[in-house]
Amino acid sequence: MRIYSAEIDSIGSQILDGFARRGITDPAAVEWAPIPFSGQWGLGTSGCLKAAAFLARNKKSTLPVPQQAQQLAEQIASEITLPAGFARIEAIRGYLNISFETKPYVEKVLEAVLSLGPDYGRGTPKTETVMVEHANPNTHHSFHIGHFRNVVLGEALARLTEFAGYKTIRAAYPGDIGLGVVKCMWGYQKFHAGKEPAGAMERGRWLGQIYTEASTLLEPHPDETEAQRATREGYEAEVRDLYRLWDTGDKKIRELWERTRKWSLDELDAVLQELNIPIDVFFFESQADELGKTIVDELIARGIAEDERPTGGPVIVRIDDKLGLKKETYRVAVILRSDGTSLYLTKDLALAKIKFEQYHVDRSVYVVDVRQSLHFQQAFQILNLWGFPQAAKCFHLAYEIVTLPEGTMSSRKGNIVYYLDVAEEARRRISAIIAKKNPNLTGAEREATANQVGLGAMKYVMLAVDNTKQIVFSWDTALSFDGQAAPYIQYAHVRASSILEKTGGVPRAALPAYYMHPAEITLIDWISRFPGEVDRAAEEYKPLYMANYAYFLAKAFTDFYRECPVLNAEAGIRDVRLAIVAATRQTLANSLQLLGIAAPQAM
RNA sequence: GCCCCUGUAGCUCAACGGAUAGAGCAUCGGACUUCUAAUCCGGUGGUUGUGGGUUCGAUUCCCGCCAGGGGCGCCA
Repeated sequence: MRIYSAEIDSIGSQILDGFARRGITDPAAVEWAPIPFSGQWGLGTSGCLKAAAFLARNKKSTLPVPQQAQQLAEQIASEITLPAGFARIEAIRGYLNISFETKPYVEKVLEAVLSLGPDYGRGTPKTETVMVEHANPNTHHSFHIGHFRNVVLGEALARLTEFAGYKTIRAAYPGDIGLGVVKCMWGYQKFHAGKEPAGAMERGRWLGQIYTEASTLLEPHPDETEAQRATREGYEAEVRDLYRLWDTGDKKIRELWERTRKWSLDELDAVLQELNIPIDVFFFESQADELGKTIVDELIARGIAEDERPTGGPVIVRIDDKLGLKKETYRVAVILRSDGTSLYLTKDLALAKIKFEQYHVDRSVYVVDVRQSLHFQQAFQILNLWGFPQAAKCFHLAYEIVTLPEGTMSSRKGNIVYYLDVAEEARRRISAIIAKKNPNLTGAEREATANQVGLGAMKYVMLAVDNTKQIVFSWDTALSFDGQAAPYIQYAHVRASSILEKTGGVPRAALPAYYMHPAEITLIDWISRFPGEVDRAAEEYKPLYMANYAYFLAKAFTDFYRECPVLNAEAGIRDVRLAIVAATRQTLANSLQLLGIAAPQAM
């Protein structure tokens, strides 16, 4: 996919031959990186520095390493036969830099982008299947800004692995049962039975508020009176009864559960649809329950798990012991309660088995917040002990949580920033900006654009910081529209589209010989890096790389846009620049697509 | 006690072990008769928490320490 990859490989092996003739066996491969100075046109390698270090280590050179590297680089440069398309090879400060011939290189890059279009950057098909599990909010809670980070990150990752060539399955795993769910049902039944607001979003939100209300009533207060305590304990007993009824499959309670559960799932559907995030398969805790229990029996039978139920304990796995670790690392995992009911871990083991055996997943990625790190480490280690080779390719993409300036959000406490509120505010603010900047856009057109830009900005905020970093929510940072933000990238796409609209198509003429502006060279350089960035982001599960790339590409285009007139350029140059604009527009569109951010035509 | 993450400009963050650590925000000063100024140009701003180590080369890898956050047998 990389331009000139065969030629670059050939130069690389010539360099290695040069090393071999001098008895240098390290480095064993040549790695190329962009030369970090604008105006330079090509790639550089630090291989000679490594080679010189090798000579020094083996007492085959007495020169200081940088000096030896420079000498070696000069010698090897003189020995290389450059393939067609390369202008020169030179030794600079111990680095070996190769430069492309401008004309054929530019033609190759532009031709690749324009002929492949939406497929520019797509990786060769891989044999492995990746499953990305995300979208795992609990039901009976409303979708908040933390869940937003989860699904935005998960979807961007899925798009990246899919585009990089992996068969990709998007999975959702909402928590549909547990104490929190039962509390909410209790609150509904006791205080709001029979009520039901219209509209999926409104109903989901309302249900979330009932959960908060119920939690508050069930929360002990330090200064509560005797009467208050009695009331609360009465409530607690009712909740326990309700859970027991659910567990025994009580028809009425199951019906209530199904109905309220659906409200939350409808809300989730509505949100995912608005965000353009498709899900291939929904897993539910309830469906993994039974299989989980048989797995526990199997793990006991195979001596991996220990059954402490005879002495009143649970079923456990002493992971550190089984792995022969002296320091406590993975600790003891409880995989079944003493009363025989299943736990989160029980179900995740079952789910992993389903993923491996029914969906033939080779790489299983879990996009779940960082607080569950130990849970996943334990799960993966148990899968490993159990004998699943896929355990080595299970990956917990642990992202840090979204907090408020005053601390953690909590459904229980009700200090939640809801996705819907932020999205509406984003659309409102963007709509006002459009009214000012582009009065030509009106009605449905303005609404659609406000939606694309508003949601795009929100998504970019989540994608442009590393998953290991906390995001402190504030309205101003969450709705940042200036500088390194989605609207900047979208704006570059709009500018490029606008130029193309004013012409009758993009000519694919041969490149005339003209002095290219540094802004043109830098821009084409960024365009050419796209396939490599796709690959890197997918392999390392880092949507951040693509978010950064998209910004730098947009920035390079903005520089070009300022420095290089297109429509008013003289005929030959105009055609080339139109092709550059078209290639940029396409690459920006592809980048935004991978981030799940819309690329508007006007704004 | 043990495990994980974070610490880079006033603030929020980037930076495949490489060449001169970059952006945005904020701040100060400029640019719209121009392919849309949601933009651009310039200035200010750094002992990369700290002390060692490995390396030709460390923000990046290893060890210690400091500070903050998260987690640790029957919640999810």
